Amino acid sequence: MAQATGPSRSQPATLSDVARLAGVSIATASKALNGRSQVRAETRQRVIEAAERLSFRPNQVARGLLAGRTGTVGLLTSDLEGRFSIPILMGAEDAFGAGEVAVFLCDARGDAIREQHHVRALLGRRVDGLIVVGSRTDPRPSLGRELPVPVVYAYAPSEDPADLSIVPDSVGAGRIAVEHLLACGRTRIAHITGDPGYLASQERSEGALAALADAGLALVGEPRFGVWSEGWGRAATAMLLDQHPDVDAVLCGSDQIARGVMDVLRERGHRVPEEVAVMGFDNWQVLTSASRPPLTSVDMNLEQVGRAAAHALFTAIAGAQRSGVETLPCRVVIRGSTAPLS
Amino acid sequence: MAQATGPSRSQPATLSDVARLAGVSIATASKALNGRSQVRAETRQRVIEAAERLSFRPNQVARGLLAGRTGTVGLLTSDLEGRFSIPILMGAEDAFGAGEVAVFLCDARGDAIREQHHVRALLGRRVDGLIVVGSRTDPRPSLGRELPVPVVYAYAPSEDPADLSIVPDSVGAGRIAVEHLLACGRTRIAHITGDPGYLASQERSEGALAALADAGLALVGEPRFGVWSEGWGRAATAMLLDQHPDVDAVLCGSDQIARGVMDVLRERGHRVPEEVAVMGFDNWQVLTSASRPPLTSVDMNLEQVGRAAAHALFTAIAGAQRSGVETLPCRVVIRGSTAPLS
DNA sequence: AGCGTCGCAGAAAACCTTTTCGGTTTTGTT
DNA sequence: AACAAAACCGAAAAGGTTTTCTGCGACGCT
Repeated sequence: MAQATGPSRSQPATLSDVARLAGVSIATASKALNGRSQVRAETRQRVIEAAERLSFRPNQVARGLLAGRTGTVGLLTSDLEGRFSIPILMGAEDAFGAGEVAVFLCDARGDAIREQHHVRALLGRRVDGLIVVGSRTDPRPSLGRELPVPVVYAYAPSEDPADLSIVPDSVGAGRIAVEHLLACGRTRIAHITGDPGYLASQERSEGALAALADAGLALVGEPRFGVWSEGWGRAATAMLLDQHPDVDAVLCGSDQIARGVMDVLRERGHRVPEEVAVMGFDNWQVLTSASRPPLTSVDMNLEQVGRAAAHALFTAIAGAQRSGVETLPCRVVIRGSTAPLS
Repeated sequence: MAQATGPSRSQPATLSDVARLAGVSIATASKALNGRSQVRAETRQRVIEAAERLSFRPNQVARGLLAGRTGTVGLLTSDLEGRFSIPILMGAEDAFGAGEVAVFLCDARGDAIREQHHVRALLGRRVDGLIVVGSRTDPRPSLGRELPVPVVYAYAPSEDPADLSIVPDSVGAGRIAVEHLLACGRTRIAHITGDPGYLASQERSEGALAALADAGLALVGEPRFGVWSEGWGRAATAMLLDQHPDVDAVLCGSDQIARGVMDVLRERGHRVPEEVAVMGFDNWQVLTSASRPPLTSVDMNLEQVGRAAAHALFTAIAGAQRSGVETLPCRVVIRGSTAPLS
């Protein structure tokens, strides 16, 4: 199984190899390949063919050293495991990939020491900028103002207003969720949500209550905070039905909670969506599409957040640094668990 | 909100800055900081203090250019969205992070063209090696033997046996699953699994059948292939109970299927685990811990796969290239859905 | 005193590319 | 044919670091 001899691993061709083969100087070869104008068409052709023959790829390391910009950025996540980082990361990778920028991935695993270590390593590699991705929307400590490269915070905003942060609009998310339920003709809406220590749950509730107030309505009972789990969804629903059997919609703080809610509703014989509409947050595919019926949910557009952060970093690298917290809208994805009251 | 003036963005200190401040030559400064021996202790101290004062970080780009090794690797995933890539990626990132190696993340999104493009870009950046992470365990085309750097395939093995691939032991996974059920005293075991077009489902079944045969038993009915969804789990369970109401265990091809199975079992009044034990595969936390009771599942140790791939790449870069497909064992994580038959 | 040795510091080359600038050839014009 | 202008090519520097090699002073030994 183990064999000592790998493939030949010949060194990649360099520009001077190309120049030698084409019979020109290094300078001319460079100009020919980069489309600079001071090269005769016929010479350029010869160089291009030589480069082709040697399958020459310019050494980006040397180029970076010379230019002072490496065309790389650091993506610093605090928690890869959590499912929120991934779409953001995908969006950022997508936005950069198109622009010929390469992304260093670092996972600090929620540890400030490790984060600091990664920042130093990335700066040593002369990244052109950093994106810091948090695992929740609560503000987090800034990396500091003295960094030699621009930084954009995504999902978790920086505590320092001088930094630029891109976050989903959690208040707006709560608002559009309720507006959708109202549009379905629901008026007796309950709210079961997660850990009150999360800013996300607070803001979503706030938006939901505001939208209800705008419509001259109030929640059925108080918002029920708990934990982000199906178990809590089940327990809270049992209590809710005991106290308010006439509820016609439940707005849940997450898709997990919503699944628990729907399970208990079904077990107790309440039909969804005919009698009770159910909505979740996060639009987590594996949960929304597997539930019965499929779950209407609010999508935070996290890929969009990632793309926007990448774009903002791009312009910051170009010199136009913004600051403050910028929010991006969320969207309702309608599935079978909500429908107009017939 | 937008402000044109960013922070000062002073250029990072260079080695010659340090040398000047310490009153020595660049060469001496380099030697002092790198612990080479040809420097007087007192001089070394002076250089170190100067570096400290300027918060000097050696430019890894320049270092990489000179050394011919950049201390970077490319991590090429075919599908970041899929949940299998992430743990592998975490394991690899973890293994490399400790070794001062930085990871370029590229997501090809299942597109061969994009993959090729990323490979070229990574080679242009002179990565020292590549890890290719697939989204399923079916063999995939090799990147080719002519690459200038070593490559390790993780999860999805390369079709070329000259390449090195690290994959979970799916056959063994099926085997240990059945062995666990047998240890629980179950003898009438059914098998509901996913898409037969996936090698994973075939191999898990194969292992399961082999373990049963070793015990002188056979499956209850044939393996039931379908799709990787809760819906299929529910449908298949309904059929299964109609045909074989005396089943005492169901081995499911994934946690999603298992959840569907358990839902129908509960709805039909079969108690889990007292009457019927249920097992899944993948050990997907959000599903296993939310189900009632919590689901016993086979974990593929994907972080381990990632770490092993990183380690193998490391040794390959050092010159000891292995080849072939190496499998890593899976493990049973026991939760409430399986228990000894009383 | 002369010689070899040792310890320490510095000059310079190397890594690969881009760009500037000077030099040479060609073209066009009279 | 002579000259100006344009077109083309190459030498060299720059970017930051490591390493090798040379040089220099001090020290020990005969």
